[in-house]
Amino acid sequence: MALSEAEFLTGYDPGAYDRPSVAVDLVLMSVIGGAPAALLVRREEPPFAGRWALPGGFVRMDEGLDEAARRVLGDKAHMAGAYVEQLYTFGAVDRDPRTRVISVAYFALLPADCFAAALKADGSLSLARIAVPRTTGDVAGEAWSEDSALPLAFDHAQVLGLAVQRLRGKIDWSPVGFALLPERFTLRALQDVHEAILGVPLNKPAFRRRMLDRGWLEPTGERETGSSFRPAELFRFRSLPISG
Amino acid sequence: MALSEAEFLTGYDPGAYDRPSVAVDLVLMSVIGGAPAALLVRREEPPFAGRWALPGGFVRMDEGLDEAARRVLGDKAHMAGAYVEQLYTFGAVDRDPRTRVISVAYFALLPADCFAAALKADGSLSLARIAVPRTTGDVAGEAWSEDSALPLAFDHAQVLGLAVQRLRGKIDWSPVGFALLPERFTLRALQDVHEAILGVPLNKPAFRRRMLDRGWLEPTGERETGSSFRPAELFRFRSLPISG
DNA sequence: CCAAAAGTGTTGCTACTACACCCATGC
DNA sequence: GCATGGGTGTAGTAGCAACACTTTTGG
Repeated sequence: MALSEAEFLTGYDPGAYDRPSVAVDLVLMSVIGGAPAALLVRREEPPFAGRWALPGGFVRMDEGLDEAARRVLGDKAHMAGAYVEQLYTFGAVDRDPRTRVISVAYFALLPADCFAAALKADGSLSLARIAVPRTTGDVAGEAWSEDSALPLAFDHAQVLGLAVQRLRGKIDWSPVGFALLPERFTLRALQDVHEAILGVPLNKPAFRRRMLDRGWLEPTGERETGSSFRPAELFRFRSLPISG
Repeated sequence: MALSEAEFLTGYDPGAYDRPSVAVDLVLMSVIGGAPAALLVRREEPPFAGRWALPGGFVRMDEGLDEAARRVLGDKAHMAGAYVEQLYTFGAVDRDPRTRVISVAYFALLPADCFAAALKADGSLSLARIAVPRTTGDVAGEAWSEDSALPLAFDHAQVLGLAVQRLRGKIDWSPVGFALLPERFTLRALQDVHEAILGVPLNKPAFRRRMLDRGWLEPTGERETGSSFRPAELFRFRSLPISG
C-alpha cells in the first residue's frame, strides 16, 4: 500500500533510509570550426575506463546545485564568466553501475577561445564535436574527435543530445547565442554560430535584419582586421534594452 | 584546492560522504473556473505545519525519477493517465530546515474533473488557484483558495511560478494544452484553457483558425448539449498526424 | 580591374490579428 | 422575434525568406 503524500512529507525520517548520491555534470559547449562542441574528460578508471565523460562532481552538503555547477566550472581556467543554465536531471536507477547517482545536468556556453587554455593545461581533456540528428524524437547525441567517434560513459550521450536540443529551441528567440562569441563579433560570426547550432544554412540578408531589428546588437564603430576583402563591422551584445 | 573533475569522477568514494535526500514534488495542474489551479496538501507537522505544500515523496533507491513521480501521482485517484514532465530541480542548501533535501519538481496536467474524486477522498487536500505575475523576471507564484491566500511551505511558491511559466511558454506551440481537457471538448473550452494559462484574452476567430490549421483537432460529428443557444461542435485531439 | 565578402532594396509569402457579419438554437 | 454564443469571410499587418543588387577592401 502506497503512503499518501502527506505521510511522506511530514512523517518520513530521511535518516532512516538509504540516500542516493547527487552529482552535477556540465556540458561545456561552444562552436568550434562550424560545429557545436563540448569539453569531455577521459576516464582512467572503471566504470567506463577509457571512455569519455562530461566534467562533473558530487554536490556537497553545504552548497546549492548552481553553486556546485559553478565550482566544477571554476576548476577550468578562464571559464568563470560563462552562461550557465540547468538542463535536466537524470536519475535512472542503473545509470551508474557503482551506486545510485542522480545527476543534475547543466550546460554552460563559452566563446571558442576559452577552451584553448584548459586543453593545454590538462591532457585528459578533449574537445568533441557534437553530432545530433535533426529528428525530433531522438535525443541521443554523439561525440566526435576529428574523424573518430568518442565512446561516452554513463548516459552522457543523452545529456549531450538534450543540451543541443535545448540550445536549438532557445537560440531563435533568446539572446543565449551571444554567450558563444567573444565580446565583439561580426554578423557573419554570429550567423555561423546559429547555423552550427541549428544545423541548417541560413539566408544572409534575412539573418542580418532579423538580428538588427531585435535591438540586441550595438554597433561599435570598429571593423574587423586581417581580411583580404571588405572588413565587416564589429558588434557588441547590448545587454537588455527594455529589461523585460 | 579544488579537486579536478577527473578526480571527482573516478576517485571519489560516495560512501564516505554525507548524501542529501532526494524527493520529487508534483505540481498537479488544471484549469478550474477560468484560472490555473494546482492541488496542495495541508501540512500537519513541522516544519511549516499548517502551511500548504505540493504533494511529493522521497525517491526510493530502486526507482527512477520519472517512476517516483508516477508513483506519487498514482496515490491520487483517477490521475494515472496524466501528462507528466520534469520541470526543474531545486537544491538550495536551506530549502528544508530539517536536513538537506534536493527536490526534483514535475508538473502534471489533468482535466478539471479529475480533481473532484481526490478532493472528496482526502480532506487534507485543497485546490488552489495559482496567481503568477506576468512580469518575466519574477518566478514566484501565489496560491489562493477562494479569496484567501494560502501560505506555502518550502520553496513551493517558486515551483508553482515556474510551472505556470513553463506552461505559458509551451502552450502556443506544443499540444500540451489538450491534456487539460476531457477527451472531447469545444473550441470555446480550449480557448478558455489557453486564456487562463496565458492570462490574456484571445481573439476568437483568430484562435479558432490557428488551432484548426495546426491539424491537431479532429472533428467528432457530435455537438455539445444542454446549452440554451447554438450547440458547439465537439473536437478530439488527433494524436500525431505526422509524428515528427 | 578582379575576387570575395559586406551590406541594402525590393518583392512576395505566411501567419496571424481585427472587425464585421451570418448561423443555429432555446425561450 | 430576439438574445446568445457558434462559426465564417474579408481585409490588413508584422516577420521573415528569397533574390538581385551595390559597396568596399586587398591584390
